Amino acid sequence: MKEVAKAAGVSTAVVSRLLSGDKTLRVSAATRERILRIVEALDYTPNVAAQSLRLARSRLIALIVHNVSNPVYAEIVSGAEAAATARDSALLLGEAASLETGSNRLIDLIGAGAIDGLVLQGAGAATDRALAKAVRKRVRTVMLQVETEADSALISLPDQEAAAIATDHLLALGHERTGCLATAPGLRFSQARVAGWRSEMARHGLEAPDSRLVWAGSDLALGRGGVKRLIDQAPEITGIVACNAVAAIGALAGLEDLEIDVPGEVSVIALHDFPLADYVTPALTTVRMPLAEMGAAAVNLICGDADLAKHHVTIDRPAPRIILRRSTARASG
Amino acid sequence: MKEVAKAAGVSTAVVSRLLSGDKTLRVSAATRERILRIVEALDYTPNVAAQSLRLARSRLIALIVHNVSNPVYAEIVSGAEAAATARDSALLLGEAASLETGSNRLIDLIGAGAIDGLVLQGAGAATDRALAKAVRKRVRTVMLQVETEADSALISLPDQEAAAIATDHLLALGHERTGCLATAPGLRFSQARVAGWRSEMARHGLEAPDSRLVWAGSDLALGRGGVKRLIDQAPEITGIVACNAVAAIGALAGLEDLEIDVPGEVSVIALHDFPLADYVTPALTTVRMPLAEMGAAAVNLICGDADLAKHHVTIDRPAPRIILRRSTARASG
DNA sequence: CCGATTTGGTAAATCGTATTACCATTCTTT
DNA sequence: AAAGAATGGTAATACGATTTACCAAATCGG
Repeated sequence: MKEVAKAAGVSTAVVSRLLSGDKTLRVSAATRERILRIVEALDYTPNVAAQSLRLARSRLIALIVHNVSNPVYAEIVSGAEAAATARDSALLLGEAASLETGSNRLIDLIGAGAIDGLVLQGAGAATDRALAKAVRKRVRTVMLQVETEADSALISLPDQEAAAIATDHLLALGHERTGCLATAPGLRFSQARVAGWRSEMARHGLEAPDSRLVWAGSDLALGRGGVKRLIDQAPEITGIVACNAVAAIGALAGLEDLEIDVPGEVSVIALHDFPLADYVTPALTTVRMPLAEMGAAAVNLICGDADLAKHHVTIDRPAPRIILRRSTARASG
Repeated sequence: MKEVAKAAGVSTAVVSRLLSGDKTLRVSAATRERILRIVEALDYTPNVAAQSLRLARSRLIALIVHNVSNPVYAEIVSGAEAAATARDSALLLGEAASLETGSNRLIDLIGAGAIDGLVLQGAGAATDRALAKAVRKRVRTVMLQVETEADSALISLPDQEAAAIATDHLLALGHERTGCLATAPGLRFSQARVAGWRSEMARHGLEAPDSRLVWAGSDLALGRGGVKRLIDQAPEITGIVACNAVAAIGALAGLEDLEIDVPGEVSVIALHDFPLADYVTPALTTVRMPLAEMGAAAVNLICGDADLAKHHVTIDRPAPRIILRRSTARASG
């Protein structure tokens, strides 16, 4: 910047104020043009580190997800990235597995307060570490789907509603004995989905006993194993609400292992949707939830100036809706 | 840091040199302990922006991928993230779609030389923009799979070898008339895979005419459409080498649309592997390539001090290997 | 006891930008 | 023509580290 100022015969203050669009700066059209031409000619770009130092702001947002290879989380990442870009910020990505132990740069950046905001998906050691650091430096933090004691915001999805919609779909097809393949126990969203299933069953005067509920998780293997336990516990069921679509695909495989036909003998409907759900066999009927929008909302919340403490929003636009495919069918009985 | 220095009764120079592990610093054990205790007590963390400014180094690496939701690219991201973390750097993630137009922070960071390195996957407007900025500021750049005129490194996969392995597998099963469902034309890796198919056919004295080749792409829809063109052009084929596993899954759907049984009438083997490939029907036989390792290698190359200009490496460990599933079977004829 | 060496530090100059608080002129106005 | 306002800027400081060059006091060898 010094060089630009010298070449233009002005002080660096003018250059800085001009480039940062200072409204109070009065400058003749001639010098303005001259400076801009020289900036162009010298190919000057402001030093980002100096700016961050001076402004105490980095326009960097960190997102820690459990696992990018899970299409559900990938969609969150995608939404967050798009929003960050739209907000003129860049996105730092971390995966839980690599951040759990040892010293590493991303956790350090959080601990140094060097980022403008932090978005945490999922619960675990990595998330806890990040959160602890963030709290100390008062980094604006948004939790996705799982709450915490810290003064961070919480963004959730209409979990209960979506589970109810899924359950209702099975009921409408005539399945009266439904089971629930839940995600990991103890998490808010997990409970909410189970509650959606239970309450919708209750609303129709049907029972939803614990024997028809299995806690599994959000990946293929857990879904595959979980569905076997579910069938074992409750062989009478003809419909399954799977609380996570990736697990549901595992469940389809598990049912095939058991030689149970889907949707002939058992219908399966899952929460969340992603492109490949249309390409498994049978194509998975799902209830789509606004995952990308959730990622985007988190970033927007950070970039906005709302007080994040105990701030809780639910992303209900677009509303959860059924993507009808082949894994659900009318009950045969 | 000033506060720490004052509290310890020393100058900031000692604190800085102590914390950064300066070997030439001579301090008494007493002051060393005292300073460290005070750092702890005051919960001091060095200001990252100031360090970056002074050291002209940010320990930030940017990775731009076409699309995180594609499991093939997700695995690259995952590998890169792990390597960055291991190298004590953080990973900035960008998706092509959001970076193509308009001003945005990530491209600006590159243009300001504010990152230590840049990894580009795929070709397109976003990649071109990033590359142009990187060249001007001499940012260490690594291209994945597609080369460029710039002085950046290129990392590739054993594409030709993998395609040959896939082809060989079909030949071993007795398929003499094979087709190739290629990815986008004009890209190095795309050509290499086709070359692998062609040369392996030739090596067995079989023909591989252009009619049995279709250029598609790397997503579900392009695979689905592409396979239909392929069958249309060459209805005689009984085996398909799909150059991308995501496209291959689209192709399975396309074949089902055509009511062609896999593997009964046509066998399909694809390049690249990911968990869901085991869960489609029929489960997709693939040739696994070291995608995560490629992402990691890119980061390691950046963090190392090799001269990147015209540096070309192929990731051949672990070697491509067949993951045998159900989409390939012995030829019936 | 004197000069040399070691010990244990320090002072000060960057790094590149943003911003506050001030001017000199020149132009109006009466 | 003198006072007041507008024009077009400038000087200086702070942001928070790193690093080079230097130095006083203590120790040591002879």
